[in-house]
Amino acid sequence: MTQTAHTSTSPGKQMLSEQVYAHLRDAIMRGNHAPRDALKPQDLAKEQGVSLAVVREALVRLVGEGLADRLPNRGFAVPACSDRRWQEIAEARRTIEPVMLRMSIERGDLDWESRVRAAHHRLARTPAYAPEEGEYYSGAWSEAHRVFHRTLLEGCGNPVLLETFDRTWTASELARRWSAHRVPDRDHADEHRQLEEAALARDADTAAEVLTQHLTQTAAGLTGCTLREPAK
Amino acid sequence: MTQTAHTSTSPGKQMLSEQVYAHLRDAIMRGNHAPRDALKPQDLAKEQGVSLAVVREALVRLVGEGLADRLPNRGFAVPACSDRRWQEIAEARRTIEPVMLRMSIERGDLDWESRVRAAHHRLARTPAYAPEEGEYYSGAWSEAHRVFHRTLLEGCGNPVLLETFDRTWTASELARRWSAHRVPDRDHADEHRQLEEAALARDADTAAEVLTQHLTQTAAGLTGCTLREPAK
DNA sequence: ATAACACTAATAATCGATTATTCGCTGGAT
DNA sequence: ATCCAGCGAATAATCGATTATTAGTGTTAT
Repeated sequence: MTQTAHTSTSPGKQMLSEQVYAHLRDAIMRGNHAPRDALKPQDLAKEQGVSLAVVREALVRLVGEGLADRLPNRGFAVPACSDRRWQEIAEARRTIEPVMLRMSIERGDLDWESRVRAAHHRLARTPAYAPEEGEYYSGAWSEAHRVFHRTLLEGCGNPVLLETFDRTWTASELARRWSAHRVPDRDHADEHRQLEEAALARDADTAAEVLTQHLTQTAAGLTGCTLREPAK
Repeated sequence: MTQTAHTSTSPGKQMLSEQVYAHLRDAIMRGNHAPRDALKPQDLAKEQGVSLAVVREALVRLVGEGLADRLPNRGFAVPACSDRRWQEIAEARRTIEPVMLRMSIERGDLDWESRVRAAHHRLARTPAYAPEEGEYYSGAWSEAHRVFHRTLLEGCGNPVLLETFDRTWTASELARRWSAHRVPDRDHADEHRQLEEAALARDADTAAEVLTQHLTQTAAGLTGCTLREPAK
């Protein structure tokens, strides 16, 4: 009854597992499930009207991306929050992204410059908080934020490095989602403006320094969210 | 009949899908299947005496690691060889690994030093080619090579960065597997000796420089293996 | 009273079969 | 002779049901 989605709302026809995967990923990233919560295939399958196999495939993919944990013979779960791991992710970003940014500034062409301008414009004009959308950053802002940072690095022209960025960004965002406080006195907008400015001025030293500071401050904002690590 | 592997040869009891995954991964890394070859679930399932589901799970995991391609509604295949992608992988390694090596040299403790010595000793004493094992590098040497490079970087103490290393190393090894020629005049042993020496002397500049050269030469050795990209 | 054991309920892992899609082939029309 | 339509086999994707493992609960022996 559900396998023929091509007749209903969905315009294109992708695989069932792809839809379920996207839905689950979004749910986890939006924080709909609490960390360490069990992801029961049966519930999810019934919930979305599909078979166990497709849910299972989606979960396996999520595990591969670090968006779910697998406990052998005990099923799947939302990844646990570990302060240490978040700091490691932040350090990895501080290690890699400034180097990528230097490559980007050295190699980026006119098209890159234009896309950086466009991405920054969108980010600057998007409100960070949406009143109706809960207490965290709005979905639109999060996406604009990601696109801005990614665009800055895209000038390097290396898809492998950009895949690495995507992975660490995702992990980083998952951490941010469960961050307790949001450091209200932080001026993201100015940091981003400085980044754009230095990048377009081809000032690699300044840009790398600003990015490092940006990432360091983000990591600092995450410390203290020692929620749910109750020994077990 | 096959689900109770705990009674037969296998000592521990892991999931079926884990064994199948490991077997398939090894087969691909060993080059048992040609690039662009179809990986048919039915054949693999019958071949290993398991159901389609477990093969499917293994293949999905492989795709997540870049060790298999997925063609929607057309199944799975061994990843195609693209010269450009290999150069991108090599550049990514040149971008990230020297920075990691610097961190490692700065932070590595006595245990790290000891493990570096051990890994280099094993690598230096392992023959690169095994007559009976085909025309390529021997399995034992490949593993010792990987362990040496990884151990060098493990001093950084950051698991996230090391995961990144693992991914790019795997991709790089897959490329090496299909490399046409093996640059016979290359002296790996000396490069590795220099690396060990500089690292243990805590000479970060020299070590990073040697590593960059090492990776550059490896990449150069891969150019020209433009096999099998027959338009399509 | 506590600790070890047995039993039961829940669910993870696996399987065999069904449905849907694609590829190759035959045959006819231009 | 070449190109397009329709048929048929192969196989990818999905499903429903079966088997095996785990966690929880209650019981009994010390």
